[in-house]
This record gives sequence, structure tokens and C-alpha cells, in this order.
Amino acid sequence: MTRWANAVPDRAEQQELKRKAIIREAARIFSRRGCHGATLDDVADRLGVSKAALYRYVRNKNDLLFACHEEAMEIADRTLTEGERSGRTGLEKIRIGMSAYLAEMIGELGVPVLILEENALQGEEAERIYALRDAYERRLRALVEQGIADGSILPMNPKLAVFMLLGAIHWVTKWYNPDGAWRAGEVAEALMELVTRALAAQPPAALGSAIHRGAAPAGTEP
Amino acid sequence: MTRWANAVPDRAEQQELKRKAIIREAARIFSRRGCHGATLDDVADRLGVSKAALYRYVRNKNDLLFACHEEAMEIADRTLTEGERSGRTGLEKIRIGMSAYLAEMIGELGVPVLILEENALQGEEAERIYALRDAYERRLRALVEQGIADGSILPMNPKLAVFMLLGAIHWVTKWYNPDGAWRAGEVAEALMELVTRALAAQPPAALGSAIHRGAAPAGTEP
DNA sequence: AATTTTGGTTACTGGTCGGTCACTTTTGCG
DNA sequence: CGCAAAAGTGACCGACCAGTAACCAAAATT
Repeated sequence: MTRWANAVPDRAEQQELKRKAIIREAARIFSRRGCHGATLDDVADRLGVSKAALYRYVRNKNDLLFACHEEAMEIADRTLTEGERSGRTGLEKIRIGMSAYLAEMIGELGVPVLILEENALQGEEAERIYALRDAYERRLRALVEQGIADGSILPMNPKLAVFMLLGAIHWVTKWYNPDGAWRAGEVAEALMELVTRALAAQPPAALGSAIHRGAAPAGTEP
Repeated sequence: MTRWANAVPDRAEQQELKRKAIIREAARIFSRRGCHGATLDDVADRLGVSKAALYRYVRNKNDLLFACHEEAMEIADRTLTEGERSGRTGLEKIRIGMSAYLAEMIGELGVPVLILEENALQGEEAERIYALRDAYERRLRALVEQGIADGSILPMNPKLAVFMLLGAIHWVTKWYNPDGAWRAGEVAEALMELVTRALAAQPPAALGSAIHRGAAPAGTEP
């Protein structure tokens, strides 16, 4: 064993880092061009390597697509747990959790990562992602029910409410421009503040986010 | 010229009918499998003809995709005009117009038709669809501003509001199951009632749609 | 009945893309 | 240095798919 063990990025660590970079870039391209429309050559070119090099980090295209979805779901789960911890009412938990999810997806990951088009996944990988997604939706529905019980959310159909929330969130990948004037965190906060108003039993009299108060509408056309 | 001219479907009319059928089926398949993932053989098989036969009604795949989007935008424009006529406030116009759009898309067209993945379109056709879509979004934004002016909508960023509305609407194609218990019109009404609550200056104390009042949650998983 | 027009079929082609293979280059290490 | 393992390359293969061509059948027209 050498001295400075783990002081400098170690072999397996670098490997994992490169794998992450591939996944991130792939997600970006899958998102823009569609899962089938994007080619592995595109991904490789973007990273400045040859397509064959990708196969040292990923078994095949389906596996890569799976990894993209898996990372997205990991973020979704983690942020929702944060929301459940820090929110007081069911509504707050949803707003905080989903806002953090959205901010991380379009912010730190640099770009809208793709969640649409799950149907492009095949085989066992598809089943695993479906299971994760269903579990996430169940958690959200439970929070809606909790919110109805604690009086923060108006009585409504939880399934429909969750579908509406997810639609508003996922659609962001279609119009958000990371080079525009809106920062990711602002967009996430403003959008969730707005959309949770649809659920709120007593909606606030006004919207507080900077974007709603009249920030310049940036060039955000897709 | 024969008697009964136009009494029986005439040649050009039948041609147009078949073209519509192709477009509808294509939209269905594009929607499910993604624009690039769907093949023209799929569409042809579904219609019980050979792929080559399609080319008598459609110039190429891009043209077919264009036709799908064009029809969707035609419906969007028409229904929004209806909404503008029959609604009193800005908010009502949005709710009525978009509800009719949604109902027609997932109801009469039988199936979620695809609006996502515009980026799959290429060439001049893409520009034309972008123009239609932008015009539609501008109309919606104008209605939001009108609603803010007439007091039906809370002051907010119109761009963000429209993006949220569109997200909630378009996402329906991901989860709505035409064979489920929810009728298309009910879903459209309930969803728009819910989502417009996010904009409303004075939201109603309760939601009136059947689905919100506790209809059985159908098997609507994608 | 003869003929043109229309709607359709089967078979094929050319290009694209996922995936592999044989080979070279780089890198960590004793 | 010497060398083995890891990382990466370019060429290639096979499958798939949009689009075409040659050909056939059934109408409509005359």
C-alpha cells in the first residue's frame, strides 16, 4: 500500500468519475435528441473520445440509458426525503422536495436530464426503473393525502394531483435554457411555488418568488 | 358529371380520409415509441398495408411527423378560439380552451397524440411548427395577462404560468389510458380545474369535478 | 371491351448505427 | 528501465430502416 492512499484520485475513483461524465453527457443528448435519435457517436464526440471507448464504462446503450434514469431517480428519492424532513405540512414537503429535485436536475447537472421516454428502455432495466418511478409516485401521493389530512391541501384526487405536478416539473426540460437569465434555483422555486398553489387549501394572496415579481423574461424558448 | 355527385364519398375525399387515418395512427405510434424509435413499417402494419403504400399519401417520414404536429396545432388553435369566445374572464378562457383541446386530443383522437419531441422535425417543416407553437403560447400568455388585468388571475410571470399549464397538459399523454375508467372529457375537465387553481386570484373552496370528488382511480399507469 | 388511372405489393438499396475486434498508446509500479 | 495492465483507436460487421423501383390488380373512363 502506498502512502497518500486516496489522497490523489485513485484508479477506480477516476473510472467512476469518467463513467459519471459519460452518463451526464448522454443524458443531455438523449434529452435533446430523444433516446432513439441520439447516437453513441454523438456522446463520444462530445466527450472527445471514440465510440469504442465508451464500452469500457458502459455495457451497451440500454445500460447507459438505464444509468441516466437511475441517477435521476436517485436524486428524486433523496430530495424528496429532504423535503419530508424539513417540511411541516404535506404541502410543504412536496414543495420543498420537488423544488430541490428540479433545481438539482437543471442546475448542478447543468442541463435538463431526460426522464421522458422511459418506454425506450428495454428488458429487466425497464422493470427496475418502472419500479423506482412507481415508488416515487406513491410517495408523492401519500404526501398529498397527508396534506389533505393535515389541512394544507384541499380534498382532491391524489393521483391526478401528482400527475399534474410531475407534468409541470418534467416539462421544464423542454423550455429551460441554462444560458438564459433565469437561474436554476429560481426557476425551481418559482415553478413549485406556483404549481403547489393548485393544491393549497389556503393559497397565499401573492407569489413571492423573484421571477413572479417581474424578473426579465429571459430567452428561454426551446 | 354523374348524378349524386358528392352523395357518395368521392375519390379525393376518400384519399383525404385515408391520409387522416395514417396521420392518426402515426401520431399514436410516434407518441408511444418516440419519433425516431417508431418505424414506418410499424405504422403500415397497424393499418394492414405495406410500408410502400404510405408513400402514396405522405412524402416521407418528416412530412408525416409534420402533419401530426400540424393537426395538433390546428386543434389547439381552434379550441382556444372557442375558449376565448365562451369564457368571460382570462382565467375562464384558458380553462375552457385548454380543456377542450385536451379532451379532443385524448378523446376523439382516441389516444394521446404526440406533441413532445418537436426537435425530431427537420428543415422548413420544423420552422413552420415552431412558428405555430410560438403563436399559440403567445395567445396563452396574452390570456394570462388579460386575466391579471381583469382580476381573475393573481399577478405572476405569464411565461412561467404558461409553461406550467402546458407541462401539465402534455404530460397527460404519458399516463392517460383510454381503456381506463376515466373518460377523456372528465380527465380534461378535472385536470384543468385543478391546474387553473394555481393561477386563480380567488380559488374555489372545493373542486367540483367527479374525479376529484372521489371517483375510482383507474388503472392509468403508463 | 379496351385502356388509363389509382392503390397497392414484393423485393431491393444505401446509409446509419450499435456493437466487436485486433491493435496501439498510455500509465502506474517494482 | 521494463513491463503489465488499463485506456483508447480505427476498421469493420450485421441489423435495421427510410425510401425506391418494378410490377400487379382493381377500379373508373371511354
